[in-house]
Amino acid sequence: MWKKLKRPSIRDVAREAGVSISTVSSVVNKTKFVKEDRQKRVLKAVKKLNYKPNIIARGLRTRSTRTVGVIVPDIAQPFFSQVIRGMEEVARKRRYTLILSCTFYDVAEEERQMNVLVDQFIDGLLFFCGYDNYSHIKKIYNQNIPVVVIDREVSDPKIPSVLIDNTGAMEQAVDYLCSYGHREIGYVTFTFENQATVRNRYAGYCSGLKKNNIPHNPDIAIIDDAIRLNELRGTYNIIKELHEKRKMPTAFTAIADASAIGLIKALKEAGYRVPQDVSVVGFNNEIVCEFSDPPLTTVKQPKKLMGAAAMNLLLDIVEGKKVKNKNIVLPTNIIERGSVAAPPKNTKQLSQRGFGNEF
Amino acid sequence: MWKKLKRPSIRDVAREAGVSISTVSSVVNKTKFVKEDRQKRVLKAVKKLNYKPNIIARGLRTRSTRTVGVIVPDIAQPFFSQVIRGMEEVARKRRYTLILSCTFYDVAEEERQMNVLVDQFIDGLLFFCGYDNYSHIKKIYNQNIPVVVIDREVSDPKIPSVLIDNTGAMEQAVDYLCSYGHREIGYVTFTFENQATVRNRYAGYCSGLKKNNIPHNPDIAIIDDAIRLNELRGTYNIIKELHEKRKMPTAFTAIADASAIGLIKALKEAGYRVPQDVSVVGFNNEIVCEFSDPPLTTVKQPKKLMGAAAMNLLLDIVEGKKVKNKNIVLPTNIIERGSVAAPPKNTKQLSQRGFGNEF
DNA sequence: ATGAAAGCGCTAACAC
DNA sequence: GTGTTAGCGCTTTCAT
Repeated sequence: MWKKLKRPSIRDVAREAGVSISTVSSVVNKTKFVKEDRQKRVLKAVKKLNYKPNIIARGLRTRSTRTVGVIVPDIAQPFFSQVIRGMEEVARKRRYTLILSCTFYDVAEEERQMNVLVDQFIDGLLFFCGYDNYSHIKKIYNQNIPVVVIDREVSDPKIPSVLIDNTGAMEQAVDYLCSYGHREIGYVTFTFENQATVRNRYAGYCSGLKKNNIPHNPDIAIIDDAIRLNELRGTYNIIKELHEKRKMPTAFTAIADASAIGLIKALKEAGYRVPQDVSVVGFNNEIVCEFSDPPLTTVKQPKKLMGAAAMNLLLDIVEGKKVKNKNIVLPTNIIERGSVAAPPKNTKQLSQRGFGNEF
Repeated sequence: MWKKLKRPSIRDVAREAGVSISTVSSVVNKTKFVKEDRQKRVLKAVKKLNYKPNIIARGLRTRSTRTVGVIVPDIAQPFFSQVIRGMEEVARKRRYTLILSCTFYDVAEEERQMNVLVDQFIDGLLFFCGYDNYSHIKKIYNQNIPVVVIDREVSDPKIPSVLIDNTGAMEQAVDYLCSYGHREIGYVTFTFENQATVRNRYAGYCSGLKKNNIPHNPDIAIIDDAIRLNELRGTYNIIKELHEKRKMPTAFTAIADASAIGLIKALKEAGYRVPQDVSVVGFNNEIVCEFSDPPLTTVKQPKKLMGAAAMNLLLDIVEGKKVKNKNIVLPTNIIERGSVAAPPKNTKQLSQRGFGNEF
């Protein structure tokens, strides 16, 4: 086992400065008034010995580590990492350290990680849940450990949360498409038994249609896990079927940007032009939107802001501040790029466009 | 200030089991042999009280927190988050916790963060450096704190590192293009006064040419920060100039995938077809490669493996294991997608293709 | 094999 | 104002 070099302790500083350790503590933590000259002596000793208080020891006394845990399904997904960036900035500003744990969408792992963090370190916990299972969160909430849930609607409003109005946001997307004159609007999503976010976006699609007096057409509301897996082949088959049935809508909304881009690819392969023949809008405003061809018009979630808001909320709770609103809902908006246009004049003609290229 | 509920301590367990605290400690840590029956009593008490040893207190004694710090320029960049994922898995397997710090490419911040981590918590440090400045790393290396540097070539081979052979990898890319018959191979990169990685890739481009007996042509080796900023406009202007000078090569290699995709966009806007008129190969194999049109052929870095290797190396050092090789170089390979083809037959004709579309 | 006790470095209550 | 001292919960001698 490797050994750390011994670092100067508060005792060493006290000896060097010729004062007591509590005086040193008072100076270092600015917690009591200490006379000018002794203060200076302490500071000089601190500098000379390069003294840094040992956080571990301090934590043992104060029962606070100034550390918060973040549990996230997958750090490598741009959406999450952007949100985390927002958290990071706030944490630093407020002088907290951040511990990250990935669960890779495994609920058991979620609970295990949570316990590791809670049992040992953290002052508070920030939680991205993979799925709609909150029993473990309730458990630690009841243990009186500060928790904030992000991007998921928890049934219990006692549990602090930060999210967007997924339903409203998707409604927004449908509205946007309608404003271009679209009346045949499809939707692609993966299945959603246990993810409220995904479910609510679908609900938003439906209510958006209703709001615009468009009947819901199940043929073009596609719920398929080929979308989740971002399987081009699968997406292509879906498009092909729609084409053959002559059911191709003039526009699509999608559960996420990656799905939308997969859809565009399939559409292009099938001989449709985007947006001239079919418009597409994504969801999330991830970086890939810029790289797609055409660039993807999408619904933006304020990712950094979400992270920042969640962290501020959590730290306010940790520090015992009064919080007025513990269930924050953040606004979304449409980012216009190049994947939406008015529907083509002659829809008949559209549906006869060739299925030219092989996939 | 919010207060944690008091958790059972080793004393509570000892009392409950009717043994001494050192017996409890021995049982919990399996560090000494304890008689069957007393062992059972302890275990029962542990379960009954739901006792978890307090890591902070333990750390105070043992001077080890089983925590390692990771310093990274930007967690939201896919390259980094993928590598981190590899680290994460190994850390978990070896029962360490991971603390992440972002520096946003700020060298001062790099040093500050490092100090925060070192002074207070960690058993070891994993370092992605933004730039070629290693003075701070040497400093903590000399303090005998385990450090591993990732993805950067440190001049001092004493400092453990994990990286790829950037020079060789870019040479590989040039070779690959040559195997298709290309002889006019351009390169796009941003400037590289202080990033060895970037510099070495350029060196690889040059040596790749030399190896294939192709003279270096400065007109098509483009070093411009429009590339770094991923400014489409700037990239487009570069392409335009090349076009007007009739100097368009038949292929390009790029410092990174994003740059390559920007290049493709500019090329397409300028009326060139990729890969029929111009081939492009990227670097990194990021997810965007799949989303670009055409999908981007690129040089793959083994990202997860890098993370895993670095973490294993670090923990071996932390735990005082013998390590045979403290400077690990990982292999790269070409991922073939759709952005490379043989050069067009008639280069003259190519250079006369119209500059049709406005940007 | 077990337990008593020292002490890791710090904060905070209390005495001066 | 300043110093003394009692722990925080744990590991680790050192007796027994």
